[in-house]
Amino acid sequence: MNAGGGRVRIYDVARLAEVSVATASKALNDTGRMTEETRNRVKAAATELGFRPNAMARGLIQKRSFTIGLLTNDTYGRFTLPVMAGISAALVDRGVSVFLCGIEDDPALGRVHLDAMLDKQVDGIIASGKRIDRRLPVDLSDLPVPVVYAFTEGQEGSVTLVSDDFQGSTEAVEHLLAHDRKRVVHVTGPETFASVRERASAYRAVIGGEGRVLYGTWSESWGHEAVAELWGTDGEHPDAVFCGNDQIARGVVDALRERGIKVPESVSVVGFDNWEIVASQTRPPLTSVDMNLEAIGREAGRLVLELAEGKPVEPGVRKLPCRLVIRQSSGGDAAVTERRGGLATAAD
Amino acid sequence: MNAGGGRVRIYDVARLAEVSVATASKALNDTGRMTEETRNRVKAAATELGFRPNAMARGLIQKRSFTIGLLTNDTYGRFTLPVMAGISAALVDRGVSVFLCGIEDDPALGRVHLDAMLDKQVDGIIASGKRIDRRLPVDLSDLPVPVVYAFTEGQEGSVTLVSDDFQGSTEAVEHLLAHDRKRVVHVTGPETFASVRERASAYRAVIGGEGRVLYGTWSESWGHEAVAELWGTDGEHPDAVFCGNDQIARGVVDALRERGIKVPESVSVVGFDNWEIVASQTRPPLTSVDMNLEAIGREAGRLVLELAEGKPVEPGVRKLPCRLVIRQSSGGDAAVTERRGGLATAAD
DNA sequence: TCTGCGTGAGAAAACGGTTTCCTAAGGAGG
DNA sequence: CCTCCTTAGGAAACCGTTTTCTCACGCAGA
Repeated sequence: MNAGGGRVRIYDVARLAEVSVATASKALNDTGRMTEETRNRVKAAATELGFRPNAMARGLIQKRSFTIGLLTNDTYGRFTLPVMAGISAALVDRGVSVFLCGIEDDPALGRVHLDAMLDKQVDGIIASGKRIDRRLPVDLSDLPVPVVYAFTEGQEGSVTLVSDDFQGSTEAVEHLLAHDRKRVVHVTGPETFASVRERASAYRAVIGGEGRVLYGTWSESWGHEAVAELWGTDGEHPDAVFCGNDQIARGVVDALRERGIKVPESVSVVGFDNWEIVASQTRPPLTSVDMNLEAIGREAGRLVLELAEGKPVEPGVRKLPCRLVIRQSSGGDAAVTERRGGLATAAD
Repeated sequence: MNAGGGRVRIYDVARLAEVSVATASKALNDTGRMTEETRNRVKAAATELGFRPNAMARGLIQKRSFTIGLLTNDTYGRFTLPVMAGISAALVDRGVSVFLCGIEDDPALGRVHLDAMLDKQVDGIIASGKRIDRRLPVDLSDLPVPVVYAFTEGQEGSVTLVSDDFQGSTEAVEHLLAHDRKRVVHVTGPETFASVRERASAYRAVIGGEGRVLYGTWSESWGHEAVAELWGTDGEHPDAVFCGNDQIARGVVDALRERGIKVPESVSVVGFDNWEIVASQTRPPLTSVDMNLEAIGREAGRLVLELAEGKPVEPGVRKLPCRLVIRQSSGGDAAVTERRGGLATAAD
């Protein structure tokens, strides 16, 4: 199949099929005019030789590299990786590969990476980050290639994809209410985060003004503290906690267990992010809101390619729905009976 | 600086500097012969126009793309991301960008990604994975470009980079002994993993045959179970636990706390992987062995580039040293060694 | 028979650089 | 004054495709 020696060029294919290079090119790309017979003969020759066109030569003239860049400041990759997976999945069968560039929060580094990618004639750029209401430390306006923002804030009039945290939070709280929880509180991150405000406002909207929101940090220890604050006083205690992320939720669950309060029997807990590694290792495993980051990635990939191909794309913010993943911490319908003493989690 | 309109070509630079394209090229690449004055004039013109050479055109003739591919089956990215960061760091100032390709364990997907990259004339490929003793599901022998294996097993006679788990484990156990621990046990993952066997053998070597090794899964719950097993009987209990990874360590620490056993006062615990998110959120924060994955990545990047440039590289397995990160769970001199990590920002 | 037209296929010009010659000018030596 | 050599700089080939343009041919209509 594959010719052993030097790379096979279209010239070799043409010679084997006894046509000109021009005809060979047209045959392989299903363009131009020729007999079906000729076309097939060329294609057969190409397969026989294992011909694969040199993307640089092709790109040089077509002004396309079949390459896009993903720029992110989420070094840890917690959000970027699922996005990346989605992008990749959406583009790989179109022959597009993805450059991943982790620029901490360093404008100079960002510039270097950006320039390197532009030199390579990327067809488009997707900007992503670890926080929806922050910009990357590098100016992406006025680029000669299209830009799509995924899970991070873009310029005015840009194409931006984010998760619908309001809808996700609504589903989470409604899920709690549907399980007869009457006193749901919300323990979340710093109010400076837009997502915190949005999640809290959804919570309030569903609860109907009666709620209680505790702002803190995104850490497990804040979950512990919040429990201490909520259960430290006499009187009526919450019967459900909707948490701003899974780490807080884990802290809450652990703190409750330490107080001898059963989850989910006495208190239901729901997290946010559906960060597998936290959600599934918590005891009991966390019900959590999944932001469908992979779907955001897929959509971003699709859109940036449309733009690259000159198709019109309506600018603006697109919100993609979240999905509530029900595990045991909410007392949901998923395997309610706590018979699995030490749940066997998938090994690495 | 940057000309607004169409891309600046070397032709434009040549015209502005009043030289030929050939001279311009030579001036900018510091090759060829010409007056210093001419060279500087060309360079000035290039800067003035904001000229950046088209990497495809250049690559076409030089047969280099200044691009390398990272192929991995570690979808979650726990190991791949640090490696990626290292590669990127080592290569970015040489103008090289990195394609990241996550191929689950799907040979077909691997092939597709690999072909896409080869079409793009990558200068080299780095293979990585989530497990050191497993191969990627795609054949990388006989490729027209050099391959370096980082944190995954390569063909016979390949260039491979791994962490020195033996040394890392040795340091960990010695650290425990140095803190007057007399009864150190080792709770680790499945014996089928090469890294498990290596870590265990280092443990045994340091302890001197007296040890006890408990194999299980890589999960927190296994940490709990192991504690139940170790402390379930009467008699002498361990005063230190060296764990095969941070998740197990976290399980152990949590289980000990639930039994009212103080860490690190009564029992010291050391983990492995130094997975920030687990190690630093554990109470108390985990002392853990860091595999220096970023260094592995840097070295892999450096080596694959050397190979791409035709320089000779000795094949074989290179082991890079691990580094013990001391936090509080081992009763070490905490705070001192703790490097300022991205922990605080690991939030949303 | 002559004109016109559709059709298959090839020649050659791109694309934007790099690299290999080649040339013209100037200086040194005889 | 003539030859030879050195040197700065340019013309053109080249990388491997795609794309445009041209051409020859055969057939239909007049």
